[in-house]
Amino acid sequence: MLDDRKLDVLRAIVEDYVATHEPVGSKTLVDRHNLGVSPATVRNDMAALEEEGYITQPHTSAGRIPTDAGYRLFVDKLSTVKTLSPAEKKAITSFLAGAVDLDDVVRRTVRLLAQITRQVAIVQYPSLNRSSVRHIEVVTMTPRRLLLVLITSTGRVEQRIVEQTNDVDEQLIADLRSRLNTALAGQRLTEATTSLAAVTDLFAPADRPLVAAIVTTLLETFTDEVGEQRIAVGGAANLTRYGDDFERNVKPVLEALEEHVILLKLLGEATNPQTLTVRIGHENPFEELATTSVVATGYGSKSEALATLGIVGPTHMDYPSTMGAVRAVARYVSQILADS
Amino acid sequence: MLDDRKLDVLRAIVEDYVATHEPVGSKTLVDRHNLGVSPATVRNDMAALEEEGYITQPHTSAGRIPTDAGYRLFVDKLSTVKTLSPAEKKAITSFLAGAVDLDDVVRRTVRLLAQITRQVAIVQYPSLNRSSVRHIEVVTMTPRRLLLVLITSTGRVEQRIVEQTNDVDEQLIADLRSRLNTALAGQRLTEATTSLAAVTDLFAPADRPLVAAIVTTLLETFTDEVGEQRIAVGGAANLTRYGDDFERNVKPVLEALEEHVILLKLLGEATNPQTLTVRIGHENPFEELATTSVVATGYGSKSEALATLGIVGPTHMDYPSTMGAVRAVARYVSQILADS
DNA sequence: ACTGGCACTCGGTTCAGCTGAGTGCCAAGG
DNA sequence: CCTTGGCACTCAGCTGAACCGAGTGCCAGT
Repeated sequence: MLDDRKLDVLRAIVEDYVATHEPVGSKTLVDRHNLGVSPATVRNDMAALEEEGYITQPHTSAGRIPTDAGYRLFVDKLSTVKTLSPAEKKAITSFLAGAVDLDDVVRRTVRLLAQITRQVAIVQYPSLNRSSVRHIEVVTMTPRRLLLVLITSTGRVEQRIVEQTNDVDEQLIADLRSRLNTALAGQRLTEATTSLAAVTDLFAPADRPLVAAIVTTLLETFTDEVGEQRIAVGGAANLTRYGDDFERNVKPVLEALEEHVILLKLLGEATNPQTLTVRIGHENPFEELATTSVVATGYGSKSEALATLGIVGPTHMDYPSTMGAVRAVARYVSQILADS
Repeated sequence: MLDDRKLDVLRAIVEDYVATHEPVGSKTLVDRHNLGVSPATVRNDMAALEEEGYITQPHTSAGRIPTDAGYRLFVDKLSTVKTLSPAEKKAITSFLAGAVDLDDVVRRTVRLLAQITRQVAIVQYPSLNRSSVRHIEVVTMTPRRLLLVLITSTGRVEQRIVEQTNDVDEQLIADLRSRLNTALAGQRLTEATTSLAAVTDLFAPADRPLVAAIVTTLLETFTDEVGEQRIAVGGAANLTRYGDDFERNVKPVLEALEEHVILLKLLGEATNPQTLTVRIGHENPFEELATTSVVATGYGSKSEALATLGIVGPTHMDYPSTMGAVRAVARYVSQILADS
């Protein structure tokens, strides 16, 4: 049904439309890309492509624009992910290498991604449930107030306050600290919950209330956070660089950016950094975001993703470049995280 | 020059314009507010007000809109900060009370402020330079990698990695940990830098390289962060609820929200929670933000502000309500922080 | 199978004319 | 002296007609 030339035409339409954001007609198409055929022929091909649902006319006397299905075909079959220039790669690594802690890595990544793709960037913090306990610290702030600090293998640091009604014994705390670390260090947070339960039993009954309070708080920290995923967003100003219909649809996007739960759904399941997920227009689960696409991928180790990062932009974005940038950033972040 | 009635007229104009976002004319004004005089009289007053620069006409045959000076006068003399309803107050405290750590307090505050004011909310993290050292923890992650954790009196936790070329001695670390805490606990970060320098001398020359590395990193943490202030932003979607000229000027605002340095300048110096800073239109230091106003105030203890929070919105915002909300949120956050 | 030609469609633009909200000014009245 | 009703004037925005031109579909010819 669709011979090679028709696909060439589709590719040309997508590329043109992405560049100009204006419906493209048969004449301009042959002018701009050298297709070696006449406008009339292109028109016939266009009619066929429209028949198949890959392109559409906004109104009778206008050119064609790609449909979501058109973009889909383009992404799947008609384009190759663009690789970054060595200069860009170098810029990425050196920018990321300057990060001073995990928070900083994430902040820099968001910024970087937004800048390179000129879209809205979203980076999920490395999830706790895939990471393991590196260290647990119990600090007495005042005689009745303790601070728990949990440091994970990904460098994430969680803190919790525990209040007590009686003064706590410093020796007991030291004891607890060492036992907690012995019992939990190196364990996955998901597994650690079971080991944690056993710790209470090691202590004298008189000390158990305090120990139990701490254990409970730790338990909450381990599990609670799994649901309440943290996310960083950046580059919202990029939504305004289209003199476009899209610009009028900025509201739902901005609203989505405020709702981290929605963003998590948009990003979807983390995949390994080799695999790029692209959701085009209404392929994403939200009605209001029918004119936006998402390009996402996992990051973390080569084999297993810790979390997801990606960008959100108009359906008429430059997929090859954007996909290249997302993939590259994901790889370099993975690398940085592996090193530290 | 400006008798009471003229001021009443100005007040009416501001209130009307804020409500409708349309230039207000003499007739509609007497209809809507019962001023007890005829449109003709109001016209004379308007002419006077325009003469004085408080209002202006977008074009000859249109009504008047307030100038920045008009809003200024309104805020300073013609309005009283609106207090929140008991229900709202209760909602604020209960929402903030659910916070689990400092990060969470800040996140919740931003969200809250954005929701109540329906504007873009900005909250600066409690600044390090006004807070003091509560605890310093040195953790060995691997034999050659140390993690420094600094806990401040405001509950903020900073982490830094220190790499060593040789394996470090666990005993030395313990020693260092206790000395650091003895020397620094309770001190302001700004003062702590001097005490910190003295710590190195307590150690044997052989140990000094390691100690110096840690001290240097701590020093950086103390001072570096003073410049690189952290900020949380929320409610950007509220920028889109004006069917307005303002909506077309969203770009510079979104851009400003990305640049934390700019936001810090916008918020300005922290004041105590009693004092509200209002910057109207071009009163703020950025040319591109001439159609936006900022309402900000400090928060922290009663007497001394730790940091600033506030909102950014169109010059034609509802100042009395907004100011009330900002002040209330600042007070309750201060309270929560004081308790924890 | 491709191409040139041709009639047709229709969104966007331009222009004139109209409308009406709003103004400034003036003269009359309290 | 302040207020008010009246009146002429201004001008942004709307409306409708005319026009333009990019783009289409179809058909006959090569």
